[in-house]
Amino acid sequence: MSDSLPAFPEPGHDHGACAAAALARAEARCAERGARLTPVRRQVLEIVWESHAPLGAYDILARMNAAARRTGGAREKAPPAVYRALKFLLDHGLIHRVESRNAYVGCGASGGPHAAWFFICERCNAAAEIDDGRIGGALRESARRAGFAIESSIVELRGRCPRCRDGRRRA
Amino acid sequence: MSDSLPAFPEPGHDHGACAAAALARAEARCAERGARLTPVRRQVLEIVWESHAPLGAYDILARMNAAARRTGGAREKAPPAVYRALKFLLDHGLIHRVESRNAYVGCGASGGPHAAWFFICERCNAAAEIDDGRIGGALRESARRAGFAIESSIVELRGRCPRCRDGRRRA
DNA sequence: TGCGGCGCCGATATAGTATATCGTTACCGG
DNA sequence: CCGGTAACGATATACTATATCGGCGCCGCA
Repeated sequence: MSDSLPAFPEPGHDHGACAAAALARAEARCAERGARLTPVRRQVLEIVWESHAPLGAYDILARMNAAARRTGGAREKAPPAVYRALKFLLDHGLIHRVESRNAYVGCGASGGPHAAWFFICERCNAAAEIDDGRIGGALRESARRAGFAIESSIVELRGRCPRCRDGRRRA
Repeated sequence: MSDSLPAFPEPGHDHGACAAAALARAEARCAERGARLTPVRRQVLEIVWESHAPLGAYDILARMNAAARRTGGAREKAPPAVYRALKFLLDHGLIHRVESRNAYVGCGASGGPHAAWFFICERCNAAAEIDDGRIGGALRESARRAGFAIESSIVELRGRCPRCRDGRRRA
């Protein structure tokens, strides 16, 4: 699972390829599961993958509708269309919800649904999944000692990503 | 700091005393800091401490207004009054915000503002602060390896507290 | 071929969370 | 008494999320 979770994108990051790979993973997973990646769902996923920064539901909606206006053909969408698509993508582990921002970001892993732990940069807004077994170990051990049965876990660490630390304060 | 973070309340928990102690800590801390625990702020803090379950801003507002109607005298409050009081209490480390619920809960610690890590029971809704240095260590180590500079951290573990695990499913 | 069921979608309305803004009041130090 | 600051009241609005209803198309099956 650590193949596709390289913390923050490197300087030479080819985001087009990154997003295309994510779409391909999504298609494969939907095929496996007999789930339908309909045009609306696919478009929401593409918009989420336009960057590594979590996007709010209404930002996604605005981009869908901007695209619809540009192409002329399609009618504008209403909020429930976006929320339905987000629920589908969440249920199938294709995106994660960032609780501290009420926002959504693409899932970089190729496995099934999994815990969503993030570093979130306060300057460039990028979110990177954390792939570190020790955190899970520490959480489980802490829960064991407290007698608590974990069903799901949220870990969101905010601060500065490697590139934004270097670029001095408030570049 | 572990004196007042006993995970979940014990069966014999005297919540009146628990809440009274929290109010006393709040008064002491405000006195130290030259901050004013005005009637609105104090009332919001009391409502938050009515239980160990995080409460939404509009729940707090409804309870304030219900109390105002009962006593007849006071006029009803508007949302900003509650949000201002919550901001004051957050700034002084007297409450925490539970991001995954858009809700607020009393801070059980006597020290200053600190990281807010929680166990949250899905059945009884109680939230308990986690006091475990190893989690902090694991988070710091993970950030160090990723080159990420943590400014604040959110950890929210959802599941079943010790009492709700025993009581069988859906008691 | 016709009928049902189901999943997906469009559309309207509404609920829930949070903040902007502005005017007023209370209090304290000078 | 004056002037500044902090707290507060009130209205409006932005942002996030869900409820509900109805229609449409696809697929399996009699």
